[in-house]
Amino acid sequence: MTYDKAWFENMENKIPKGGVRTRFAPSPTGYMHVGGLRTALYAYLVAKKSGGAFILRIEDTDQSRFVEGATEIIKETLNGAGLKYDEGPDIGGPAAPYTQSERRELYRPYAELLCEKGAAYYCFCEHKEQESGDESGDGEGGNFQLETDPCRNLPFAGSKSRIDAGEPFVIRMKAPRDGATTVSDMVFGEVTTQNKILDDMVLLKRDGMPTYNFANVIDDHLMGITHVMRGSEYISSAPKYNLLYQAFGWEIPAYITVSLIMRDAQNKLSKRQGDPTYDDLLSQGYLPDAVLNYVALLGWSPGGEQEIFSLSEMLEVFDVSGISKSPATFDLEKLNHFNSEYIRALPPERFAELAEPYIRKSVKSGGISTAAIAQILQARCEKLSDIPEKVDFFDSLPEYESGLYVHKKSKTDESISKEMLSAASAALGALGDWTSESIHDALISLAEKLGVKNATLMWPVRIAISGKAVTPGGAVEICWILGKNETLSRIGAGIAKLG
RNA sequence: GGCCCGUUGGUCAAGUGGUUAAGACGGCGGCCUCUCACGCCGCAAACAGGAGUUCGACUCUCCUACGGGUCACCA
Repeated sequence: MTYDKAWFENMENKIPKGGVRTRFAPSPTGYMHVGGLRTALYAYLVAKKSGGAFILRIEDTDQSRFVEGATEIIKETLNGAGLKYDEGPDIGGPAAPYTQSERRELYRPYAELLCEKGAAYYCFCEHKEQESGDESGDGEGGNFQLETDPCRNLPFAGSKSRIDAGEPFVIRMKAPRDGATTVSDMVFGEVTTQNKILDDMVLLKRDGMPTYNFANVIDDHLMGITHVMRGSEYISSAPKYNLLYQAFGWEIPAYITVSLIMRDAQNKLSKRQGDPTYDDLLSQGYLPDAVLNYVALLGWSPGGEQEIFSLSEMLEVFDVSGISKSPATFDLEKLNHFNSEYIRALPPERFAELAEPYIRKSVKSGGISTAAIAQILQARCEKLSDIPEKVDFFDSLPEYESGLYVHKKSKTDESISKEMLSAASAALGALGDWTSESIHDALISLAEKLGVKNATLMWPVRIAISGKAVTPGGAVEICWILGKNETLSRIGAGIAKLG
């Protein structure tokens, strides 16, 4: 491949210009980290806040990591979370293609351009496959030694002929040995690094594919990205990116580096350690909006006291200055809280829709209205997945101990309960209309007539019809949902048990 | 280990030299009440440590400790 000035000029001319452009650039691993979702959200907010463009780019330069269907998961996540991208693999755009493997032929010319400029070089050193084998410490994957590397100062022309002869090579950046590089980051401020500690990172791999770091710089530039957000694991690479931009003579984008999300003080959130991914959370019955809202607040604070934000409200208040440098620990308890807030805020019909499949996991009987059950559930669950266990008594009365009828606060014991059940059975049996109002009125007036507090009557009835000490909803609602026949039959069984 | 970054209650966090150091989750107690939940009221709980600078430090500087990140032909 030869250096062609016109080709580069053409590439430059195609770069989209004007306005803020941000990108979410995940690698297709087959799942979405909550940290990734947060990065995507921030990138979206930064772009949309100023009417700019939000771009999805797939970073699949590691062919060995290809996961079937992984890009679909990413697209679905973004769409499901409401983070609509303006340009991306499936919808195209001015900087297409948006999948790095489809851009592979773009990277080599740029790497070679750097070689010609003397900012990079061909390296023919043997390399050892890097595999997990030895973990910590000084294993070293490869025999590259910057200080003694024979390729670093190879004359350009000589290298060329070796390549033409078919010798395998990589292209490495030639990091300066003196001076310092200062990176300016909107979150971390100015960070200066001594160039001598920088290594000659590989730009183009032996297979001709670019490394993540190189592809990132090329694509961010070619796609006209103005604000680059990424996790703090990349901050130590930032000086190398700057050096690359400088070598090309390109403008350096604004960096917005966000800190990590931790599982606890010493470990970051990781799927491998069993921490839930975004997809896991959804399948556990968390609502996308709730997760998004919670995650937004991990490492970012709007400043005020409001915590519940819709996406459009976030757009109003979001500001990079509220992003924190220190890592945040992911707290499921707090997510639970957000989720229950969101569940309670749902229109009842919508909640019924979402709850239905979970209710059906334990309530198979067709005669029972899942909408009615949903009604008593809405204020009582943190996540959808805790529904089945709460409503398992509707289908059939569970086995229970008569000891459940003893409840001090309600002033009942087994013998009082038996009396109450008999009275309730008669009163309910006489009822014509079976509505929650009629049931309610019947039982309340019965308690009054008997001269007992409501609880003394309600407790045994609820126990008899549910067989559980704790139920969603009270005696009245459960009677109503169960229907007259089933209610009377369960109360009868209760009386028999106490007999 | 080198380099970089961080450190306010258990957790998320506000705070930007002078505050009774917010608020939320969780915890605890209470109210409401036909159980539970919701809702409401209240309580406990924090500036990592040490030197400076200053009339005055959570806020500025330095050191220490602890934690994290990074040092791949992975991203």
